[in-house]
Amino acid sequence: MARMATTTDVFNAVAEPRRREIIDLLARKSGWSVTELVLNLGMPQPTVSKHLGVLREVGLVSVDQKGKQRLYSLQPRELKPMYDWVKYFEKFWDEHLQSIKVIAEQKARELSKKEKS
Amino acid sequence: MARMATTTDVFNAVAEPRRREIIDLLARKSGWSVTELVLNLGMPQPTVSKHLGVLREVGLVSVDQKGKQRLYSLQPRELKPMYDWVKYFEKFWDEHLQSIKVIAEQKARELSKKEKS
DNA sequence: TTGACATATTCCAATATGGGAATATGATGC
DNA sequence: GCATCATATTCCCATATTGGAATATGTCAA
Repeated sequence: MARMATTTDVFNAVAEPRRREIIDLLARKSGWSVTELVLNLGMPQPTVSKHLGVLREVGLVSVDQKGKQRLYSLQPRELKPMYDWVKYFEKFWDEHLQSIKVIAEQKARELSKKEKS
Repeated sequence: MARMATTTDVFNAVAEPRRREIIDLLARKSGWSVTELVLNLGMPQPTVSKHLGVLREVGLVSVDQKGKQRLYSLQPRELKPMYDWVKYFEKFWDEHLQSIKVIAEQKARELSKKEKS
């Protein structure tokens, strides 16, 4: 088997930097037409449409037809699983959380000492 | 051109679920031997070694030689860019941050009204 | 219907992947 | 040096990708 499809999950979809660029734009307002995205991104229209297709498949964007245009909006909640996964590691670089973690571990040690005695 | 290499950046390296499994394990303590990882993950040794190779290339893990063994440890700080990117979207699903955002926007509107008058 | 605009899809080539099996490299102790 | 344990690499295959160019589909208005 080969590499996992980009449409498998949000992690794979978002690994492509151009798709993150699109997401960043979409976060600023709702209802972007493809043309508007093309102008702001400086990518060819088919490229944008293809990336939007991937984002659509994983549910990261929704579409609204308005006349000839198709208005795209971000569905940010789909990013939550990724956020939740990576957030766990925050404590490893955040000094504040680090000290909280150290204190908690120390308390746990003290507690286990008490239990043993 | 084809898809971006898995070793291009953390986003690509981490898109593979087995590599996230490895990272999750490594987060629990420092200095895992490959054999230890193999036993805990239930994957063949070459598979684990190959995934570790990718993680090494992007700097997500470090290695320490100890006798015949190679002890792997997580370098969690490398996950920070991913965390920083996705954290931006937290406000879209976090009700608390959402209300803060709404209030801030309202204040901004009020301010701009005052300036106009 | 026809024309014009907006967007999506298809076809192509080059490339990288991940798993499995086999094998190579490395380090140790005797 | 040699046997052994620990880990890394190579080879092969099936598959999915991306960009570019061309083209198809869709929607409106006259």
